[in-house]
Amino acid sequence: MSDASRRPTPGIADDGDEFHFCSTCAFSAACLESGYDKSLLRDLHVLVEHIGPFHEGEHIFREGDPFTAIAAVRSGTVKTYVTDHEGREHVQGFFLPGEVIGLNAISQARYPSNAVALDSVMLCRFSFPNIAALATRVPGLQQQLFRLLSLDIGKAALLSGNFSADERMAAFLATLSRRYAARGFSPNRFLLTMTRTDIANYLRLASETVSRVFRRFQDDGMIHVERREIELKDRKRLEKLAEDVLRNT
Amino acid sequence: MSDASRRPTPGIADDGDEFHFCSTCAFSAACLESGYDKSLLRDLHVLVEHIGPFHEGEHIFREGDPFTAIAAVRSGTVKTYVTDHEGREHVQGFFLPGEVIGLNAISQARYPSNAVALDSVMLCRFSFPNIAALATRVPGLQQQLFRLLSLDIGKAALLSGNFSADERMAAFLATLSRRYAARGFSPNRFLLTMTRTDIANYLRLASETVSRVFRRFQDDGMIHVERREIELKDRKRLEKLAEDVLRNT
DNA sequence: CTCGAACCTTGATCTAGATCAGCTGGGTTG
DNA sequence: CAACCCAGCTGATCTAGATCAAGGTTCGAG
Repeated sequence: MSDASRRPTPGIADDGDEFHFCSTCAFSAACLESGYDKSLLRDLHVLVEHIGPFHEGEHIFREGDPFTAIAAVRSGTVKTYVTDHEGREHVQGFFLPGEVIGLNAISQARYPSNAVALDSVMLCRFSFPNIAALATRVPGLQQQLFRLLSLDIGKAALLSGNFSADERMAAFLATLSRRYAARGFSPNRFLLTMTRTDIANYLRLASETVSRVFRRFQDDGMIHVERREIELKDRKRLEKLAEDVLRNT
Repeated sequence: MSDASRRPTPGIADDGDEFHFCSTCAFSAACLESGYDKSLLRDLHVLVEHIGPFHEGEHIFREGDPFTAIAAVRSGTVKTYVTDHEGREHVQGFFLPGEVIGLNAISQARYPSNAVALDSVMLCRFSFPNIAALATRVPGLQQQLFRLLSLDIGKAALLSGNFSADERMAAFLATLSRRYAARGFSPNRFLLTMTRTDIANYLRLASETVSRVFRRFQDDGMIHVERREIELKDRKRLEKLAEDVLRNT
């Protein structure tokens, strides 16, 4: 958190022995474990740029913007989406702390979707050309990038399956739970930072259906929802419902 | 095609000046344009292994198999799919010549799905550890791998949108057309190498719906289908129908 | 050649989930 | 404080596409 308040000057590296590197960033581990030397660290430091806060509703990038950087979420939630020419919004993903946005922009050199902050968002920004160049020297980093990219293919494939509203809602809650847990938050109680409509547009449902499934899950004693607060009261059963959707996660 | 019949001995490199490298492989361009020297070529040659033919219905890998290699399709069509525990088959993709399978296996070190040949299939197999290692020395190759991975994220996202049966069918035909065209085949006439049921499981439809949409598209004069042969008679209109689905392709 | 099996088509009916409509309650504005 | 707004909830109705049922066609095996 001390890191978060520190807005570094991009391009200027620390020279001291003690090196401040963003602890939430998905890359730090890969880099640090590579037996780093001084020069490597300087490269890294030039590479990373802490940006934000973005406030609720503020856009981080927009569809068509030239792609220059990927970013790891440090805090808050980011939603990515596109709007088709009939005005329907298609939500592609929600990104929690520790997760990386912008990976799908590499192939086109443009961001293929919009990214908007759902609450107050802090980011770690990585110039992509630079991190790619660095990756040629740090195999662990290259490996990590491949892993992240591959992971996102799998994530996208989840949604594409042919599942019922119940299965998809259960899977949505179960992954949120897992992802929060992985970051040290409670897996049983968390805040839904997105609206029902966002969830609906993500899961290809109507927002009314999201409401109804929430209600039904609650009447069944699986969850307790109140406004944006949710408690998972029977994670076992949720995971069971979701297992076909999440088979490879 | 002369390449196809040539089953190279893996691990043994040519020494002659003239170097046989698979022309359909997605990596050849990246490697060749990198101002290759002798030693690089030897590495490449060790790396690549031409395998096949796989016959219709033969599996190339199965869900859970340890991941060792990615593969570029040289000829034929590969279908990837998973089966959930209610027996429903979820088709994740069809891979035409020039396209690469196995990229989504990197993150788990296991193939997350099954891959089966839909007709007679020849492959170019690349040991992943080796190609990744080579990529640290050949930036163009690393770039190409990133691009391919990123592309697949986008592809997977297509399916996940909330679109009508017509839109998805049109998008399916339009991408097939584009992909065949990119490989020098006719964009207007090609063979559907997959069954109606495969298409249905890919597009989250019932096979009956696939039949009916084909029929309707044909009655509208947009296509002509007969068994597995299809002719696109009004690609403009198809693309128009598909544009929301394909916005970023 | 017949037989059988897989694939495909077409029609009739059903249903999960969308759409439409109205209401509620908390939060913000003036 | 009232007035309003927007997210969310719930009930009533509608519909795209699934499911069920019944042929038809192609093709390989015997």
